[in-house]
Amino acid sequence: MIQELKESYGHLFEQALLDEIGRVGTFKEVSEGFQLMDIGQYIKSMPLLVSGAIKILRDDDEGDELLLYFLERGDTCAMTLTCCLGETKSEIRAIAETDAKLIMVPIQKMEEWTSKYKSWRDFVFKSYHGRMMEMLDTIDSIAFMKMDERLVKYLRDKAKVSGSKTIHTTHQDMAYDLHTSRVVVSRLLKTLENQGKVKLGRNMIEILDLE
Amino acid sequence: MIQELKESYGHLFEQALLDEIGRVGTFKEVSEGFQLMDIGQYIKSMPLLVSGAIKILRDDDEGDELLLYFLERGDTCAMTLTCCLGETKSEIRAIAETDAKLIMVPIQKMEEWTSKYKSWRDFVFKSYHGRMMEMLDTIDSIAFMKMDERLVKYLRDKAKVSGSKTIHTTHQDMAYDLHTSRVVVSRLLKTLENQGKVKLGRNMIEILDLE
DNA sequence: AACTCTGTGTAACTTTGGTTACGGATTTTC
DNA sequence: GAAAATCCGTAACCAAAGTTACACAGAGTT
Repeated sequence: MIQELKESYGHLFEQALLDEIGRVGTFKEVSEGFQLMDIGQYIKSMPLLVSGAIKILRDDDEGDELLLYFLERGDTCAMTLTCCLGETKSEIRAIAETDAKLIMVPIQKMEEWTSKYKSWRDFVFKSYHGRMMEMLDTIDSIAFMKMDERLVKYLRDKAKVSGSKTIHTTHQDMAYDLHTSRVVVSRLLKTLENQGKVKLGRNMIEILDLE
Repeated sequence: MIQELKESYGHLFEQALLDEIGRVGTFKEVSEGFQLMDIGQYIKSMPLLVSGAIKILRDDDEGDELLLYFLERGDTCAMTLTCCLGETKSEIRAIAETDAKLIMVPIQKMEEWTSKYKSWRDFVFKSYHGRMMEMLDTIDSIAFMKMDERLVKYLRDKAKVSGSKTIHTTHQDMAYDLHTSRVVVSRLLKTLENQGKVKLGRNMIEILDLE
Protein backbone atom coordinates (compact mmCIF):
# COMPACT_ATOMS: atom_id res chain seq x y z
CA MET A 1 0.00 0.00 0.00
CA ILE A 2 2.82 2.40 0.89
CA GLN A 3 4.16 1.90 -2.59
CA GLU A 4 0.89 2.80 -4.29
CA LEU A 5 0.35 5.70 -1.96
CA LYS A 6 3.69 7.22 -2.80
CA GLU A 7 3.18 6.85 -6.50
CA SER A 8 -0.16 8.65 -6.55
CA TYR A 9 0.15 11.08 -3.68
CA GLY A 10 3.86 11.36 -2.97
CA HIS A 11 4.19 14.66 -4.78
CA LEU A 12 1.20 16.11 -2.93
CA PHE A 13 1.70 15.14 0.69
CA GLU A 14 4.59 15.62 3.07
CA GLN A 15 6.26 12.53 4.50
CA ALA A 16 4.65 12.76 7.93
CA LEU A 17 1.19 12.78 6.40
CA LEU A 18 2.02 9.90 4.07
CA ASP A 19 3.11 7.95 7.12
CA GLU A 20 -0.12 8.70 8.94
CA ILE A 21 -2.20 7.66 5.95
CA GLY A 22 -0.19 4.47 5.82
CA ARG A 23 -0.95 3.79 9.47
CA VAL A 24 -4.68 4.49 9.60
CA GLY A 25 -5.72 3.86 5.99
CA THR A 26 -6.95 0.54 4.68
CA PHE A 27 -6.32 -0.72 1.19
CA LYS A 28 -9.29 -1.68 -0.93
CA GLU A 29 -9.49 -3.30 -4.33
CA VAL A 30 -12.79 -3.39 -6.20
CA SER A 31 -13.77 -4.70 -9.61
CA GLU A 32 -15.66 -2.95 -12.35
CA GLY A 33 -19.29 -2.39 -11.50
CA PHE A 34 -18.84 -2.48 -7.73
CA GLN A 35 -21.04 0.02 -5.94
CA LEU A 36 -18.92 2.05 -3.56
CA MET A 37 -21.60 4.39 -2.34
CA ASP A 38 -25.37 4.73 -2.57
CA ILE A 39 -27.69 7.67 -2.05
CA GLY A 40 -28.79 8.07 1.53
CA GLN A 41 -25.92 5.99 2.82
CA TYR A 42 -23.82 7.34 5.68
CA ILE A 43 -20.18 7.94 5.02
CA LYS A 44 -17.66 6.51 7.42
CA SER A 45 -14.47 6.78 5.45
CA MET A 46 -12.94 8.77 2.71
CA PRO A 47 -11.52 7.22 -0.44
CA LEU A 48 -8.25 8.21 -2.04
CA LEU A 49 -8.24 6.81 -5.54
CA VAL A 50 -4.97 5.11 -6.43
CA SER A 51 -5.81 3.50 -9.76
CA GLY A 52 -8.82 2.96 -11.98
CA ALA A 53 -11.85 5.19 -12.35
CA ILE A 54 -15.06 5.77 -10.45
CA LYS A 55 -18.23 7.13 -11.94
CA ILE A 56 -20.37 9.46 -9.86
CA LEU A 57 -24.10 9.41 -10.51
CA ARG A 58 -27.05 11.47 -9.42
CA ASP A 59 -30.44 9.76 -9.04
CA ASP A 60 -33.81 11.23 -8.30
CA ASP A 61 -36.61 9.43 -6.51
CA GLU A 62 -38.32 8.23 -9.69
CA GLY A 63 -35.45 6.06 -10.85
CA ASP A 64 -34.04 8.71 -13.17
CA GLU A 65 -30.29 8.82 -13.23
CA LEU A 66 -27.52 10.95 -14.65
CA LEU A 67 -23.76 10.68 -14.84
CA LEU A 68 -22.09 13.61 -13.10
CA TYR A 69 -18.42 12.92 -13.70
CA PHE A 70 -15.59 10.43 -13.41
CA LEU A 71 -12.98 10.32 -10.68
CA GLU A 72 -9.48 9.28 -11.65
CA ARG A 73 -6.20 8.55 -9.93
CA GLY A 74 -5.30 11.22 -7.39
CA ASP A 75 -8.91 12.27 -6.99
CA THR A 76 -11.11 11.94 -3.98
CA CYS A 77 -14.82 12.22 -3.46
CA ALA A 78 -15.57 15.81 -2.57
CA MET A 79 -18.97 14.87 -1.23
CA THR A 80 -17.32 12.79 1.43
CA LEU A 81 -15.23 15.73 2.50
CA THR A 82 -18.16 17.65 3.85
CA CYS A 83 -19.18 14.87 6.14
CA CYS A 84 -16.80 15.76 8.95
CA LEU A 85 -19.11 18.62 9.79
CA GLY A 86 -22.60 17.30 10.25
CA GLU A 87 -23.40 13.64 9.76
CA THR A 88 -24.66 14.10 6.25
CA LYS A 89 -25.90 11.33 4.06
CA SER A 90 -24.55 10.84 0.58
CA GLU A 91 -26.32 12.68 -2.21
CA ILE A 92 -24.74 10.64 -4.95
CA ARG A 93 -24.01 7.11 -6.04
CA ALA A 94 -20.53 5.87 -6.89
CA ILE A 95 -19.75 2.90 -9.11
CA ALA A 96 -16.37 1.54 -10.11
CA GLU A 97 -16.08 2.29 -13.82
CA THR A 98 -13.02 0.07 -14.11
CA ASP A 99 -11.24 -2.17 -11.64
CA ALA A 100 -9.89 0.21 -9.04
CA LYS A 101 -7.62 0.49 -6.04
CA LEU A 102 -8.38 2.83 -3.18
CA ILE A 103 -7.08 3.80 0.20
CA MET A 104 -9.84 4.35 2.72
CA VAL A 105 -9.19 6.89 5.44
CA PRO A 106 -11.50 7.16 8.47
CA ILE A 107 -13.21 10.53 8.43
CA GLN A 108 -12.25 11.25 12.05
CA LYS A 109 -8.78 12.06 10.73
CA MET A 110 -10.10 14.70 8.38
CA GLU A 111 -10.56 17.46 10.94
CA GLU A 112 -7.26 16.67 12.58
CA TRP A 113 -5.24 16.70 9.38
CA THR A 114 -6.93 19.82 8.15
CA SER A 115 -5.46 21.81 10.99
CA LYS A 116 -2.19 19.89 11.08
CA TYR A 117 -1.04 19.63 7.48
CA LYS A 118 -1.05 22.43 4.97
CA SER A 119 -0.64 19.94 2.15
CA TRP A 120 -3.82 18.20 3.23
CA ARG A 121 -5.73 21.46 3.33
CA ASP A 122 -4.51 22.31 -0.13
CA PHE A 123 -5.49 18.88 -1.37
CA VAL A 124 -8.98 19.21 0.06
CA PHE A 125 -9.48 22.66 -1.40
CA LYS A 126 -8.15 21.56 -4.73
CA SER A 127 -10.54 18.60 -4.69
CA TYR A 128 -13.48 20.84 -3.99
CA HIS A 129 -12.45 23.16 -6.75
CA GLY A 130 -11.97 20.29 -9.18
CA ARG A 131 -15.34 18.76 -8.44
CA MET A 132 -16.99 22.15 -8.63
CA MET A 133 -15.56 22.57 -12.11
CA GLU A 134 -16.75 19.12 -13.11
CA MET A 135 -20.23 20.01 -11.93
CA LEU A 136 -20.15 23.21 -13.97
CA ASP A 137 -19.05 21.16 -16.93
CA THR A 138 -21.96 18.80 -16.41
CA ILE A 139 -24.35 21.72 -16.19
CA ASP A 140 -22.93 23.15 -19.39
CA SER A 141 -23.52 19.84 -21.10
CA ILE A 142 -27.11 19.32 -20.12
CA ALA A 143 -28.09 22.98 -20.37
CA PHE A 144 -26.33 24.09 -23.53
CA MET A 145 -25.57 20.99 -25.58
CA LYS A 146 -27.83 18.79 -27.65
CA MET A 147 -27.94 15.06 -27.25
CA ASP A 148 -25.66 14.28 -30.19
CA GLU A 149 -22.90 16.48 -28.77
CA ARG A 150 -23.41 15.10 -25.28
CA LEU A 151 -23.07 11.59 -26.66
CA VAL A 152 -19.77 12.43 -28.36
CA LYS A 153 -18.45 14.01 -25.16
CA TYR A 154 -19.56 10.94 -23.24
CA LEU A 155 -17.73 8.60 -25.59
CA ARG A 156 -14.58 10.69 -25.35
CA ASP A 157 -14.71 10.81 -21.55
CA LYS A 158 -15.34 7.12 -21.32
CA ALA A 159 -12.47 6.32 -23.66
CA LYS A 160 -10.21 8.58 -21.65
CA VAL A 161 -10.85 7.05 -18.24
CA SER A 162 -10.65 3.51 -19.56
CA GLY A 163 -7.54 4.29 -21.56
CA SER A 164 -8.86 2.54 -24.65
CA LYS A 165 -10.45 3.50 -27.94
CA THR A 166 -12.84 0.62 -27.62
CA ILE A 167 -15.72 0.92 -25.21
CA HIS A 168 -17.50 -2.15 -23.89
CA THR A 169 -21.03 -1.31 -22.90
CA THR A 170 -24.61 -1.42 -24.14
CA HIS A 171 -26.71 1.33 -25.63
CA GLN A 172 -29.10 0.95 -22.71
CA ASP A 173 -26.41 1.63 -20.13
CA MET A 174 -25.25 4.68 -22.03
CA ALA A 175 -28.85 5.87 -22.11
CA TYR A 176 -29.02 5.61 -18.32
CA ASP A 177 -25.86 7.68 -17.89
CA LEU A 178 -27.07 10.36 -20.29
CA HIS A 179 -30.61 10.22 -18.96
CA THR A 180 -32.23 9.52 -22.29
CA SER A 181 -33.69 6.44 -23.96
CA ARG A 182 -32.01 3.51 -25.61
CA VAL A 183 -33.66 4.27 -28.93
CA VAL A 184 -32.21 7.76 -28.99
CA VAL A 185 -28.72 6.48 -28.25
CA SER A 186 -28.94 3.82 -30.98
CA ARG A 187 -30.19 6.42 -33.44
CA LEU A 188 -27.40 8.89 -32.74
CA LEU A 189 -24.72 6.19 -32.67
CA LYS A 190 -25.86 4.94 -36.05
CA THR A 191 -25.51 8.46 -37.40
CA LEU A 192 -21.98 8.65 -36.03
CA GLU A 193 -21.19 5.32 -37.67
CA ASN A 194 -22.51 6.53 -41.01
CA GLN A 195 -20.23 9.55 -40.65
CA GLY A 196 -17.30 7.16 -40.15
CA LYS A 197 -16.64 8.40 -36.64
CA VAL A 198 -17.26 5.15 -34.78
CA LYS A 199 -17.61 1.45 -35.52
CA LEU A 200 -20.44 -0.38 -33.79
CA GLY A 201 -20.64 -3.94 -32.59
CA ARG A 202 -22.54 -5.89 -30.02
CA ASN A 203 -21.59 -4.56 -26.57
CA MET A 204 -18.85 -2.59 -28.24
CA ILE A 205 -18.11 0.81 -29.72
CA GLU A 206 -14.83 1.53 -31.38
CA ILE A 207 -13.89 5.16 -31.66
CA LEU A 208 -12.39 5.92 -35.04
CA ASP A 209 -12.33 9.69 -35.15
CA LEU A 210 -14.24 12.07 -32.91
CA GLU A 211 -11.81 14.86 -33.95
CA MET B 1 -19.79 47.60 9.67
CA ILE B 2 -18.94 45.86 12.95
CA GLN B 3 -22.61 45.93 13.78
CA GLU B 4 -23.66 44.23 10.54
CA LEU B 5 -20.83 41.76 10.81
CA LYS B 6 -21.90 40.66 14.26
CA GLU B 7 -25.50 40.25 13.26
CA SER B 8 -24.79 37.97 10.33
CA TYR B 9 -21.64 36.19 11.37
CA GLY B 10 -21.44 36.62 15.13
CA HIS B 11 -22.73 33.14 15.84
CA LEU B 12 -20.26 31.60 13.39
CA PHE B 13 -16.94 33.27 14.12
CA GLU B 14 -14.97 33.71 17.30
CA GLN B 15 -14.29 37.23 18.55
CA ALA B 16 -10.67 37.38 17.41
CA LEU B 17 -11.68 36.53 13.85
CA LEU B 18 -14.51 39.05 13.88
CA ASP B 19 -12.01 41.66 14.94
CA GLU B 20 -9.66 40.75 12.12
CA ILE B 21 -12.44 40.88 9.57
CA GLY B 22 -13.37 44.27 10.95
CA ARG B 23 -9.79 45.47 10.49
CA VAL B 24 -9.02 44.22 6.99
CA GLY B 25 -12.50 44.03 5.44
CA THR B 26 -14.13 46.82 3.51
CA PHE B 27 -17.82 47.51 3.51
CA LYS B 28 -19.63 47.58 0.19
CA GLU B 29 -23.18 48.48 -0.68
CA VAL B 30 -24.56 47.72 -4.13
CA SER B 31 -27.95 48.22 -5.71
CA GLU B 32 -30.07 45.73 -7.56
CA GLY B 33 -28.63 44.77 -10.92
CA PHE B 34 -25.02 45.62 -10.05
CA GLN B 35 -22.55 43.17 -11.54
CA LEU B 36 -20.22 41.96 -8.84
CA MET B 37 -18.27 39.49 -10.90
CA ASP B 38 -17.90 38.53 -14.54
CA ILE B 39 -16.61 35.42 -16.23
CA GLY B 40 -12.88 35.51 -16.84
CA GLN B 41 -12.36 38.22 -14.27
CA TYR B 42 -9.65 37.75 -11.64
CA ILE B 43 -10.72 37.62 -8.05
CA LYS B 44 -8.97 39.83 -5.57
CA SER B 45 -11.31 39.72 -2.63
CA MET B 46 -13.89 37.53 -1.09
CA PRO B 47 -17.41 38.68 -0.36
CA LEU B 48 -19.30 37.95 2.86
CA LEU B 49 -22.93 38.67 2.22
CA VAL B 50 -24.54 40.66 5.00
CA SER B 51 -27.92 41.48 3.52
CA GLY B 52 -29.75 41.15 0.22
CA ALA B 53 -29.34 38.42 -2.37
CA ILE B 54 -26.92 37.70 -5.20
CA LYS B 55 -27.69 35.60 -8.22
CA ILE B 56 -25.00 33.39 -9.66
CA LEU B 57 -25.08 32.73 -13.39
CA ARG B 58 -23.27 30.48 -15.77
CA ASP B 59 -22.66 31.68 -19.33
CA ASP B 60 -21.23 29.85 -22.28
CA ASP B 61 -19.33 31.46 -25.13
CA GLU B 62 -22.36 31.82 -27.37
CA GLY B 63 -24.23 34.16 -25.08
CA ASP B 64 -26.32 31.41 -23.53
CA GLU B 65 -26.91 31.87 -19.85
CA LEU B 66 -28.38 29.96 -16.93
CA LEU B 67 -29.16 30.78 -13.33
CA LEU B 68 -27.23 28.52 -10.98
CA TYR B 69 -28.46 29.65 -7.57
CA PHE B 70 -28.98 32.55 -5.22
CA LEU B 71 -26.71 33.58 -2.38
CA GLU B 72 -28.33 34.95 0.75
CA ARG B 73 -27.25 36.48 4.01
CA GLY B 74 -24.46 34.52 5.64
CA ASP B 75 -23.38 32.99 2.35
CA THR B 76 -20.19 33.51 0.48
CA CYS B 77 -19.08 32.75 -3.03
CA ALA B 78 -17.55 29.30 -3.02
CA MET B 79 -15.91 29.92 -6.36
CA THR B 80 -13.86 32.68 -4.83
CA LEU B 81 -12.64 30.37 -2.13
CA THR B 82 -10.62 28.26 -4.51
CA CYS B 83 -8.69 31.21 -5.75
CA CYS B 84 -6.16 31.24 -2.96
CA LEU B 85 -4.56 28.25 -4.59
CA GLY B 86 -3.77 29.07 -8.17
CA GLU B 87 -4.72 32.40 -9.66
CA THR B 88 -7.89 31.13 -11.21
CA LYS B 89 -10.32 33.24 -13.14
CA SER B 90 -13.97 33.30 -12.30
CA GLU B 91 -16.14 30.72 -14.03
CA ILE B 92 -19.38 32.47 -13.15
CA ARG B 93 -21.11 35.81 -13.19
CA ALA B 94 -22.64 37.39 -10.11
CA ILE B 95 -25.39 40.01 -10.13
CA ALA B 96 -27.08 41.67 -7.19
CA GLU B 97 -30.61 40.31 -7.20
CA THR B 98 -31.69 42.89 -4.65
CA ASP B 99 -29.90 45.79 -3.02
CA ALA B 100 -27.18 44.16 -0.99
CA LYS B 101 -24.52 44.80 1.64
CA LEU B 102 -21.23 42.94 1.63
CA ILE B 103 -17.98 42.82 3.45
CA MET B 104 -15.03 42.30 1.14
CA VAL B 105 -12.05 40.44 2.53
CA PRO B 106 -8.72 40.36 0.67
CA ILE B 107 -7.98 36.82 -0.41
CA GLN B 108 -4.48 36.91 1.08
CA LYS B 109 -6.13 36.43 4.46
CA MET B 110 -7.82 33.23 3.36
CA GLU B 111 -4.82 30.95 3.72
CA GLU B 112 -3.80 32.55 6.98
CA TRP B 113 -7.21 32.25 8.60
CA THR B 114 -7.68 28.74 7.37
CA SER B 115 -4.81 27.54 9.49
CA LYS B 116 -5.48 29.95 12.34
CA TYR B 117 -9.21 29.73 13.00
CA LYS B 118 -11.21 26.55 13.23
CA SER B 119 -14.44 28.53 12.85
CA TRP B 120 -13.19 29.91 9.56
CA ARG B 121 -12.31 26.46 8.28
CA ASP B 122 -15.73 25.19 9.25
CA PHE B 123 -17.34 28.14 7.53
CA VAL B 124 -15.39 27.54 4.35
CA PHE B 125 -16.19 23.84 4.31
CA LYS B 126 -19.82 24.51 5.02
CA SER B 127 -19.91 27.01 2.17
CA TYR B 128 -18.45 24.50 -0.21
CA HIS B 129 -20.92 21.92 0.89
CA GLY B 130 -23.83 24.34 0.54
CA ARG B 131 -22.85 25.43 -2.92
CA MET B 132 -22.27 21.83 -3.95
CA MET B 133 -25.81 21.01 -2.88
CA GLU B 134 -27.16 24.00 -4.79
CA MET B 135 -25.36 22.80 -7.89
CA LEU B 136 -26.85 19.33 -7.47
CA ASP B 137 -30.23 20.97 -7.13
CA THR B 138 -29.67 22.90 -10.32
CA ILE B 139 -28.63 19.74 -12.09
CA ASP B 140 -31.76 17.98 -10.85
CA SER B 141 -33.84 20.81 -12.22
CA ILE B 142 -32.44 20.93 -15.70
CA ALA B 143 -31.96 17.18 -16.03
CA PHE B 144 -35.13 15.82 -14.49
CA MET B 145 -37.74 18.57 -14.57
CA LYS B 146 -39.77 20.00 -17.40
CA MET B 147 -39.96 23.68 -18.14
CA ASP B 148 -43.28 24.27 -16.37
CA GLU B 149 -41.96 22.77 -13.14
CA ARG B 150 -38.72 24.67 -13.46
CA LEU B 151 -40.64 27.89 -13.90
CA VAL B 152 -42.65 27.28 -10.74
CA LYS B 153 -39.49 26.52 -8.80
CA TYR B 154 -37.91 29.67 -10.17
CA LEU B 155 -40.86 31.80 -9.08
CA ARG B 156 -40.76 30.28 -5.62
CA ASP B 157 -37.01 30.82 -5.25
CA LYS B 158 -37.26 34.35 -6.47
CA ALA B 159 -40.10 35.15 -4.10
CA LYS B 160 -38.10 33.65 -1.26
CA VAL B 161 -34.93 35.66 -1.73
CA SER B 162 -36.81 38.90 -2.30
CA GLY B 163 -39.10 38.22 0.65
CA SER B 164 -42.20 39.17 -1.34
CA LYS B 165 -45.03 37.40 -3.12
CA THR B 166 -44.82 39.92 -5.93
CA ILE B 167 -41.98 39.61 -8.39
CA HIS B 168 -40.90 42.55 -10.51
CA THR B 169 -39.28 41.38 -13.69
CA THR B 170 -39.97 40.75 -17.36
CA HIS B 171 -40.69 37.50 -19.11
CA GLN B 172 -37.55 38.02 -21.16
CA ASP B 173 -35.31 38.21 -18.09
CA MET B 174 -36.87 35.08 -16.69
CA ALA B 175 -36.26 33.38 -20.01
CA TYR B 176 -32.55 34.28 -19.76
CA ASP B 177 -32.29 32.82 -16.26
CA LEU B 178 -34.04 29.61 -17.26
CA HIS B 179 -32.23 29.45 -20.59
CA THR B 180 -35.34 29.30 -22.70
CA SER B 181 -37.22 31.80 -24.86
CA ARG B 182 -39.55 34.61 -23.91
CA VAL B 183 -42.44 33.04 -25.81
CA VAL B 184 -42.16 29.85 -23.80
CA VAL B 185 -42.15 31.74 -20.51
CA SER B 186 -45.20 33.80 -21.51
CA ARG B 187 -47.00 30.64 -22.60
CA LEU B 188 -46.37 28.80 -19.35
CA LEU B 189 -47.11 31.83 -17.18
CA LYS B 190 -50.43 32.28 -18.92
CA THR B 191 -51.27 28.67 -18.14
CA LEU B 192 -50.42 29.26 -14.49
CA GLU B 193 -52.65 32.32 -14.51
CA ASN B 194 -55.53 30.34 -15.99
CA GLN B 195 -55.05 27.82 -13.19
CA GLY B 196 -55.37 30.65 -10.69
CA LYS B 197 -51.84 30.18 -9.40
CA VAL B 198 -50.45 33.57 -10.35
CA LYS B 199 -51.69 36.98 -11.43
CA LEU B 200 -49.85 38.65 -14.27
CA GLY B 201 -49.18 42.31 -14.95
CA ARG B 202 -46.66 44.34 -16.82
CA ASN B 203 -43.24 43.79 -15.23
CA MET B 204 -44.99 42.02 -12.41
CA ILE B 205 -46.04 38.57 -11.31
CA GLU B 206 -48.04 38.07 -8.18
CA ILE B 207 -47.89 34.62 -6.67
CA LEU B 208 -51.31 33.51 -5.48
CA ASP B 209 -50.83 29.84 -4.80
CA LEU B 210 -47.98 27.63 -5.97
CA GLU B 211 -48.97 25.10 -3.28
C1' DA C 1 -31.82 -27.90 -33.37
C1' DA C 2 -35.17 -25.41 -30.74
C1' DC C 3 -35.70 -22.01 -27.39
C1' DT C 4 -34.76 -18.00 -24.73
C1' DC C 5 -32.56 -13.75 -23.65
C1' DT C 6 -30.33 -9.73 -24.69
C1' DG C 7 -28.90 -6.18 -27.68
C1' DT C 8 -29.58 -3.55 -31.80
C1' DG C 9 -32.00 -1.28 -36.07
C1' DT C 10 -35.76 1.19 -37.68
C1' DA C 11 -40.27 3.11 -38.57
C1' DA C 12 -44.17 5.79 -37.02
C1' DC C 13 -46.00 8.77 -33.88
C1' DT C 14 -46.30 12.23 -29.93
C1' DT C 15 -44.73 15.72 -26.89
C1' DT C 16 -42.06 19.48 -25.51
C1' DG C 17 -40.18 23.35 -26.36
C1' DG C 18 -37.81 26.57 -29.63
C1' DT C 19 -38.70 29.98 -33.68
C1' DT C 20 -40.93 33.34 -36.40
C1' DA C 21 -44.23 36.55 -36.94
C1' DC C 22 -47.36 39.99 -35.87
C1' DG C 23 -50.68 42.86 -33.22
C1' DG C 24 -51.94 45.36 -29.32
C1' DA C 25 -50.88 47.65 -24.91
C1' DT C 26 -48.24 50.53 -22.08
C1' DT C 27 -44.37 53.30 -21.00
C1' DT C 28 -40.70 56.41 -22.16
C1' DT C 29 -38.56 59.94 -24.89
C1' DC C 30 -38.36 63.99 -27.33
C1' DG D 1 -48.92 64.64 -27.94
C1' DA D 2 -46.43 62.05 -31.52
C1' DA D 3 -42.90 58.73 -32.01
C1' DA D 4 -40.17 55.15 -30.33
C1' DA D 5 -39.22 51.56 -27.36
C1' DT D 6 -40.59 47.92 -24.41
C1' DC D 7 -43.54 44.31 -22.99
C1' DC D 8 -46.93 40.81 -23.51
C1' DG D 9 -50.41 37.50 -26.01
C1' DT D 10 -51.09 34.33 -29.47
C1' DA D 11 -50.92 31.61 -33.62
C1' DA D 12 -48.52 28.73 -36.79
C1' DC D 13 -44.77 26.16 -37.65
C1' DC D 14 -40.55 23.34 -36.82
C1' DA D 15 -36.97 20.48 -34.63
C1' DA D 16 -35.27 17.51 -31.04
C1' DA D 17 -35.97 13.94 -28.55
C1' DG D 18 -39.04 10.71 -26.02
C1' DT D 19 -42.33 6.57 -26.87
C1' DT D 20 -44.20 2.48 -28.82
C1' DA D 21 -43.83 -1.26 -31.52
C1' DC D 22 -41.74 -4.83 -33.90
C1' DA D 23 -38.21 -7.40 -36.49
C1' DC D 24 -33.94 -9.52 -36.43
C1' DA D 25 -29.33 -11.14 -35.01
C1' DG D 26 -26.29 -13.37 -32.15
C1' DA D 27 -25.11 -15.75 -27.69
C1' DG D 28 -26.14 -18.91 -24.41
C1' DT D 29 -29.08 -22.88 -22.73
C1' DT D 30 -31.37 -27.22 -22.94
